Amino acid sequence: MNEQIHRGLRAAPARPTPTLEDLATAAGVSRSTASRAINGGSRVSPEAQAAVDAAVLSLGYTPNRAARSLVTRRTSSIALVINEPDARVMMDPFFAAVITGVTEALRETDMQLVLLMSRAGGDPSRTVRYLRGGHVDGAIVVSHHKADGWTEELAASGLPTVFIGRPWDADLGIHYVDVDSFQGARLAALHLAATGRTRLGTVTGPLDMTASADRLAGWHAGLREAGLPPGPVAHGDFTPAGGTEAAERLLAEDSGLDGIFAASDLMARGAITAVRASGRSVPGDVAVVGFDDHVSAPGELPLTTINQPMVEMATQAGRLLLADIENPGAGRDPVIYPARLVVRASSAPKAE
Amino acid sequence: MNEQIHRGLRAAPARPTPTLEDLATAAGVSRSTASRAINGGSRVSPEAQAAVDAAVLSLGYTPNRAARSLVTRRTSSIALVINEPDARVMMDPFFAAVITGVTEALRETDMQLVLLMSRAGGDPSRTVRYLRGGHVDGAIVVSHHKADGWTEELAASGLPTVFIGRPWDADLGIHYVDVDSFQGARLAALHLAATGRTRLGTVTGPLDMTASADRLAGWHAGLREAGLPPGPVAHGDFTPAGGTEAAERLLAEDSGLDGIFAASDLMARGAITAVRASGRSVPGDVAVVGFDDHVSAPGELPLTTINQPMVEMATQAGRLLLADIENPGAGRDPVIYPARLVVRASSAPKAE
DNA sequence: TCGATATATGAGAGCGCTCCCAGATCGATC
DNA sequence: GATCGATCTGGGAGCGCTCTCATATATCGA
Repeated sequence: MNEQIHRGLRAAPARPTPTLEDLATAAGVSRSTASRAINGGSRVSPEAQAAVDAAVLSLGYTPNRAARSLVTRRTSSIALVINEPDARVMMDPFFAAVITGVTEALRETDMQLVLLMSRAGGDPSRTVRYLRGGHVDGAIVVSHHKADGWTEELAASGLPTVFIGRPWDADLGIHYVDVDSFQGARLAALHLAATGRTRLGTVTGPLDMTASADRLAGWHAGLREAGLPPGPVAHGDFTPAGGTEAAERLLAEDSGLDGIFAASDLMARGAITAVRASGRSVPGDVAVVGFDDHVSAPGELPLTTINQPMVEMATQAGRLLLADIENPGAGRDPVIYPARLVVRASSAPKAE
Repeated sequence: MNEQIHRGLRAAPARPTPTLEDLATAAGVSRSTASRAINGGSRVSPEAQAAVDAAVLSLGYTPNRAARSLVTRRTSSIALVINEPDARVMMDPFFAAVITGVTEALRETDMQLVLLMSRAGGDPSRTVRYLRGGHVDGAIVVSHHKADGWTEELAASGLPTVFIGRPWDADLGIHYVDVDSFQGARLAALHLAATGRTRLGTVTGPLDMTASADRLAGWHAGLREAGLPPGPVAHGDFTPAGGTEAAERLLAEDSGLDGIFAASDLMARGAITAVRASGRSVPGDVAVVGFDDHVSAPGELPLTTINQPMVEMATQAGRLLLADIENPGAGRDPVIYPARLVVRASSAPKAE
């Protein structure tokens, strides 16, 4: 029955796709010459090239990717691995930026982007199997968690891979692109201190991600540098709601808190909500600093934040990956983008 | 040089991928039997099946997709075509919902999602060529514009395709999933009228999209039904900023406006900004109704809106596509989801 | 004019897989 | 006990392409 369907499909294609053989015949050359002409035509006479080019146009020829892939062992596609069990995180502008940036890097290429989302409840090893199975030429991994575990496996498989955000086990020689989270958080602490805030707390991201860990470390380093105590720490999950809850905990821990650094803009927004809900004002009573520098919606309180060039980072990751695919094994240093403090209204000096 | 690289790659794979032949040998059966066992094992003895299963595990065998695809003419991947020149629209939660929903539909399948973004400045026919080139088994098209033009071409190519949002030329028999935009907009108009608003304007989406056109038509129908004049119309682009600008134009046109229907939540948020910036209050002076029913950030004014089950629609589109791939040519009716009015604070009755 | 080199071409093998077909094995039936 | 069907198996062809290799032709110096 199933076979019937298959055969039916095969027997009656709307318009049989021309093969290289057809192309060659139409151009009056051999399959070999046609192939060469298609692939950047080295060792092809101008006449043959022209004939093939014309035939391509008139036949509407497209090379069969599967056949090509079978022999070249290249698939002309890369995977974007998004390892988040919770579908909600797709809402994070971060992913939009990543997709935009990677797409940009692939622009002049014939590479295609395969979206590989770890599905909640799905087989976790499925992703690795797919990646190791030779279905893609490389992978870009975002949102990597400590417990993912397959970092080593991936590194061992030899599949060209670039992480966006430093992976745990970065010492495995894995390529990655990152923002200087430590410095960014440090700058946030110094900035809050410089504006006269003294009782500071932070909302972290999930600590199983290096970005969160680095930001917490940088935050503490900055506080130390400013001569301030570590202050309360609450863990969020990079969502606005998580930011709100965490900020509530912060305020409960120290009711005299006058500054909050959230490890993402989304959480900072949530923190502002919590602060206001508690009857305090931003920045009057509590200054808030975020991390990311998303464009804020009009009407929202302009947010002091740490800028990270997300789209550019993603583009860079794409380029690194392409380079690594082209020339595998070349040691490539991580690309770390500087974090830049952007001062806006949410951290205006205390109005005293 | 390049060949050198290829050969190098081929000569020294980290761990040579086992082929079906290897599998068969390890299992002590023929290639044919191994193949049958892999593919759902009809006409395979339990012993052979078990032997193959064991060999798969011990060898870590994964079928070579290219080879399989070459003969079956199936690629086990579908394209998600996002046809937006402007990268910013990726920020729209709509796309997050689409990706989430489609991923959900593909869950138990071995289908992969290929992201096909039309790139600003890129060759517009590239998308069609790719789709027609047999690189995917089907396509889901979102964000379809009137000028895209390739709807007919796609329909003619016979590639299983499902649109999310009714396409222009829906009479070509193209499958699609949509929300009842007309009814939704009509409900918005009736609701605003019922709460005592009489001077109503609307912010539309780009009118080269059916969703925008339908919502405008439904809006006007609702107004007529309520015995109200058509009122001012301003065109937005589904972004908050566009909503703000459009609302400003609306207020300029009728300074006594007391209700605005925006064709998306994002634009409704922008409209609220504009209303407030003009010194008016929401909903005190002007009621605002959106369309989409996105989750709103905490702290934002709860928005009266038209609910559309986006994730479910995307999942449905995925299922429809899978069905169409499995059993091509079967006429399938469009699936239209009802639009549901969700009343919240932004359209509370006029405080007079 | 003749070899030597460079350049262009086509024949053929084979990538890993599915599927057709023919043969083998086994009970059940006459 | 021979015949039949049902079930299972392996051989072999071939999907469309790239790439090696041998051959054909053009280019040059001697």
